[in-house]
Amino acid sequence: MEAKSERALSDRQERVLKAIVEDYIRHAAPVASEALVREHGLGVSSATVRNEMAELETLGFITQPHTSAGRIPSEKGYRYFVQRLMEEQRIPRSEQLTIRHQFHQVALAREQWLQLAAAVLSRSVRAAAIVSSPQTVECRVKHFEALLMQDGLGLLVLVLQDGTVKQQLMQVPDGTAQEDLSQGANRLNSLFGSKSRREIATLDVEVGPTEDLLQRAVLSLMAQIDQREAINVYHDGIVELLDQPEFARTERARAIVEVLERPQTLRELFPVIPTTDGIQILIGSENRWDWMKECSFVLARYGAAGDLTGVVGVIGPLRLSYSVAVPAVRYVSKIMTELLGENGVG
Amino acid sequence: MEAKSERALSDRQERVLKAIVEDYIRHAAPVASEALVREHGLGVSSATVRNEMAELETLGFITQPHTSAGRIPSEKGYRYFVQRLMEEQRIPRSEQLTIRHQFHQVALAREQWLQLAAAVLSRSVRAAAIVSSPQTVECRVKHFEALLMQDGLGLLVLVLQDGTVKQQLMQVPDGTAQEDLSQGANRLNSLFGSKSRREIATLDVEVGPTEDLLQRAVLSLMAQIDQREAINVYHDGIVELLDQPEFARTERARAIVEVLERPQTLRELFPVIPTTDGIQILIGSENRWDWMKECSFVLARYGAAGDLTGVVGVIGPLRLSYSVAVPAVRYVSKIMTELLGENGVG
DNA sequence: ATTAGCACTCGGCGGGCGAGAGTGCTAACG
DNA sequence: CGTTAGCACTCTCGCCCGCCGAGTGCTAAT
Repeated sequence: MEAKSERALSDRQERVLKAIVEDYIRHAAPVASEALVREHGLGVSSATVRNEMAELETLGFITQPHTSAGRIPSEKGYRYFVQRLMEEQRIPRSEQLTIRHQFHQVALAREQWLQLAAAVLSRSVRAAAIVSSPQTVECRVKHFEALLMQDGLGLLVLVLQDGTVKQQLMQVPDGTAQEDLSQGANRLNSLFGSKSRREIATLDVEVGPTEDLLQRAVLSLMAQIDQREAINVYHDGIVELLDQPEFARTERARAIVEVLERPQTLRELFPVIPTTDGIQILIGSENRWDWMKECSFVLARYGAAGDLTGVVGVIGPLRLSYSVAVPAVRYVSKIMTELLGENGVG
Repeated sequence: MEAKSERALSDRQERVLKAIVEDYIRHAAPVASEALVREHGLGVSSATVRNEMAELETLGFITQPHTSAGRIPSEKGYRYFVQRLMEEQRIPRSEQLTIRHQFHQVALAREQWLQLAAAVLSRSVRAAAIVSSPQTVECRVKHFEALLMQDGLGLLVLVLQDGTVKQQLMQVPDGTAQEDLSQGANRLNSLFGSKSRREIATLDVEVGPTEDLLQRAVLSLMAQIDQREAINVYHDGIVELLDQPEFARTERARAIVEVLERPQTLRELFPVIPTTDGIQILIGSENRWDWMKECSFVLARYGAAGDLTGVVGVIGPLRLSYSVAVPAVRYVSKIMTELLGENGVG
């Protein structure tokens, strides 16, 4: 059996599998051999198809919900389908233009087009969509200065490695001199250089009260910066999910909606998405999360690799329309990358 | 019958009605007379309660789903309950503090606390929550200037009635003089004063090319300002709805989710909410929208009345827990008003 | 290797039935 | 006259059962 599953499928087996997957994605009902020859013009009899189906079942590509029902694709079947059989469905030129137009209309307000991306995707794929706000790499210190403005009041100027400059007022003990601050800053600068907030927080400085003060001020400012860039996750299209028969009882929908609305879990997912170009497809139990055993993801990164990137994609049942989802996600992520480049980092 | 319904309910009738509503809100099942005396200590027999129930039914405060089932509150019953019988449930001091703390943690990023408001509300009320971003009144011109920066390039400076100043570069025909611009601006200023964008757009100026140019520039800048302030609507807690038995079949959930995800409909609702302080409770068909026949809203405005305000509230089934929802919405809107005041308009 | 034919399996559906819950009514009671 | 015990009546819900039909797997023929 193991040996068999290594062998590639025959041409006809592939045609049958493809027909089953497409039919099931379309109609959400187990696919019968008769229906298959009738509607997919396979040019052979239903008996032959039945034989192939039996073979495909022992190979693990399809299953029957019960004896004497049609077949439905297994996860393995879906995977084979997306890797080898699927024909991506081109997005009509006119629709491409409408989408692009919508984006440019709200190009100035980032929050708006993140939400728009989710809306557009969920509508065209008819599944839920998620979009994370673009995230820089955690900010890192290059250098900082501490200036005395007046007695008891200092100014912290922080230069980050990417060149941005941030500043913040801070209280200092009365009587602190500019020299004290400069000396403290000098000592700390060599320690803090190119470190992230968490790394600095774990440093144990213990040189003196001024250094302590400066360290806390730097950390607080960095925290604000990291915070400002906190990942937001937008979602849309729950209503599309509710239309799917697999969610006719709400218990099924609950799990997936819970994930959409509590972004924490999604945030854990995002680092997994490769930074390289390309679409990531996760089917069912293909990963360690239990709650997505019965869901599929089609995800992509957008933005400049290694710099400012986010994740965009769709979530749906296993029976997701991959051939629509893949080009849609690719197209939307492309637009978002462009937009981010145009009026992005600065 | 009409006459009867005018008469106030007897003391005991009120107690019975209150018990029915509370019980039904808690258990989502028709309430029987026995259960009522058993669990609400009414001090009379079930037979007496049955008589009162019959009376309450002819008065239209409760109904039975079918003969030989318990009673459930009608819309009228809910309305009477919230107006006269409900005891608002105080939010525990500790919870108040946690909530306030959460808000102050993200006080700087408006988008974050709008989302947070929805999250907090939906969790504590166990229903869906909506929050609209604060919206200024449509911006209105006070005065504008047009300056010539260099040949072919002008600068438009626009002062709005609320005192904010906006500026934008604009192209002007080569050879245009400062004097041309000043004269045009002079003429238009008297026309545009205290007008909104739409009003200015419908003005037919027709004095000359310079005026035409200026009008278009002003409109374009105002459009950007109005646009930037476009209402966003955040929502959360769909998952709480899915937990309610009334949404066990997704068809019921669909309608309400659709509304939450397509903010257009909600935007139409918001102007209805009174600008004055106070909570607005909408129960079922109490309004012109069909899609919310079986939903209740508990809404409030936040922000400075007449200036920068938004709407916050919860949506749930008729069986919404009003006694929790009202104080929760009030408290959250209060916090948001404070936050908006602190680091708001500027 | 393909296909027609056929027996077999199993889920879904509708009908009938019994149990239980809850009411409305009536008659008795203070 | 308001309250209550008792009781008959109604209606839903869950259950069982048997039928129907869809779809398969197998066998034998081509």
